[in-house]
Amino acid sequence: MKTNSRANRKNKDGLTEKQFLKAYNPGDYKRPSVTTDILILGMNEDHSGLKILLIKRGNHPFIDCWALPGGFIEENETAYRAAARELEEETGLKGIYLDQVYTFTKPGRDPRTWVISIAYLALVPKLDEVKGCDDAEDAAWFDLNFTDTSIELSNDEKDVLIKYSLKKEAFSNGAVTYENYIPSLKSEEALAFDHVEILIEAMKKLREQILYNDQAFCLVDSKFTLPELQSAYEAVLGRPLYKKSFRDMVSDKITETGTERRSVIKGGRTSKEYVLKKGGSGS
Amino acid sequence: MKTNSRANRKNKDGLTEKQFLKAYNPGDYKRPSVTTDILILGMNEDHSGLKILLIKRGNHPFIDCWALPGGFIEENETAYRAAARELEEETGLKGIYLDQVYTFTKPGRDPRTWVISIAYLALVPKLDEVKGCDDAEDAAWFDLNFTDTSIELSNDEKDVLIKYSLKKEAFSNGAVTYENYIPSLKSEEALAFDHVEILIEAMKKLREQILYNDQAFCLVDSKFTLPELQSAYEAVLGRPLYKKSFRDMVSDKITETGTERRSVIKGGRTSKEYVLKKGGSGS
DNA sequence: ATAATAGTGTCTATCAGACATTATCTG
DNA sequence: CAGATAATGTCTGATAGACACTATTAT
Repeated sequence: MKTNSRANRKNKDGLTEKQFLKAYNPGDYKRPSVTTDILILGMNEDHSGLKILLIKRGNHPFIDCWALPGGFIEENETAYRAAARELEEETGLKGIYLDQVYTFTKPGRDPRTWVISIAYLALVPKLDEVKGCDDAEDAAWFDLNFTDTSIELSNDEKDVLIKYSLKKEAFSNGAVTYENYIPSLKSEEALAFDHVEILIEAMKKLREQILYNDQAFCLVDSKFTLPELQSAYEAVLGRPLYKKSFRDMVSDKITETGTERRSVIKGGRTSKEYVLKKGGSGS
Repeated sequence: MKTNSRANRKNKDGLTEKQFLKAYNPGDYKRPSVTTDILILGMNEDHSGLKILLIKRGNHPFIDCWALPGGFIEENETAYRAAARELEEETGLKGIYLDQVYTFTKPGRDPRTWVISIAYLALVPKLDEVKGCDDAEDAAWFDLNFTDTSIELSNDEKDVLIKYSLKKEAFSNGAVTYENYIPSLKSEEALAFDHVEILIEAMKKLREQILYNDQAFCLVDSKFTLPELQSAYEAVLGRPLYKKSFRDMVSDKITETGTERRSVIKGGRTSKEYVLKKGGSGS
């Protein structure tokens, strides 16, 4: 129906759209709280693996448990904005890769009340110091080890180890069957709420996408060496890549800066430095 | 922290978790309504393209506009359940492919009140008659034409044409740049709310996944011929596939039933019939 | 027979996997 | 020099794109 003719169109109660909206009563539908939870990932200091930012909860429920940072969505912002705001509060960083992963709605996932959570994934190029936030007692980067059979989150300084074993389970959706990871806790400490499941979904999605969507570039500095970039791919995928194939794959996405520098502390040849080619990463 | 020791752990107000939860007050945070919107796609009668199920709105806002079916999520169900329930109400079908696509949160996307929507994609193997639902004045299958430059939704019987032109726009997220489709309305009639954007996101995601996740099998009957399956791939991708390459690609996922039958009405050789190989579609 | 559709054969370009070799740096 | 790391060369096998050809059916 034409947009302009809709202005005078009356519904079965004889109301125009304007009148309807003025009289609209949100009604008694129960509404959930909606939060964002953010996976903030970065490479560790020596480019050997991933780190994830966790906060320690200072109140019930899951008091003293480590959890993904997150917060409520406010009425006049998008979920993306809410996630970006939380990300900046936690790390001070703006303009970072931030992407919606999945929305978690299982009843009872928060013992307080009905809460659904929109999960986001953020990728940061370096690990800055983190300051504990309002509701958090503490905040820290954890080493993340995600394999086909287990997830380990550890922080040696704080002597914390959180470990889940993973079992693959076939799962059928119409004619299609997927493999899902089913976690079971293997350590004294655990992640709060359903945050393991969020972590699993986010890692699965990132692994599926990284070879095509170039998110690895978000895990290194804007000027990077190929050994650095390769370890970003390898850390996400959890498997080694052949150097030559890797370099062939990225060769048309990068430009040399002209300078050379050291990728590692120990000996060996220096690496050429590159930047991402302008407009070269679009799929 | 150990799970059992947490039972006695008191927060800064001196409350255990049990006491805290009992006294918990959801507070004055404003909460959004949460709905699911579902893209229900199927192949048209002669396997030449996709159809999408739309309902005609019987009340404000967007009265008389065509819209995606959907409904509110209730407190003790997952969003998936809510979507499956709506799908069954609308089509009578159960056990259909149904997958979460994206969650839409833009303020003002519903003029009534704060509403966020979790979008789902459903793929049905055949088009049954649809019965208009409670809040809907009408329901019908529309031909869907989604190209790089436009979206057309049409129903000849009802003489409805909804058309948007698409412009590709680069969009930068951290170090990564994507291409997004920006729709602009080109017809008298329009889709309700932000449902064009939902349609665009769902089609983008389906196109990215179909070659790896085998969703095309959900668009054909459990017994299918290769011409039928190929047209399902082609309808989704919006481009022709080479017959031989296509057949090589799917050859290890299917088993012959032994029978042969006609894929089309008009002349030509009969096609062999296949079924999806058991456990053969897992990625 | 002819047109239309189903199904197969084969060549090429590309690319990931795999491994070897050369180049450069530190000590 | 040795040991370590960076960078490149080359072979193989799998696969998508491209096109040609054979097989079967309706009219």
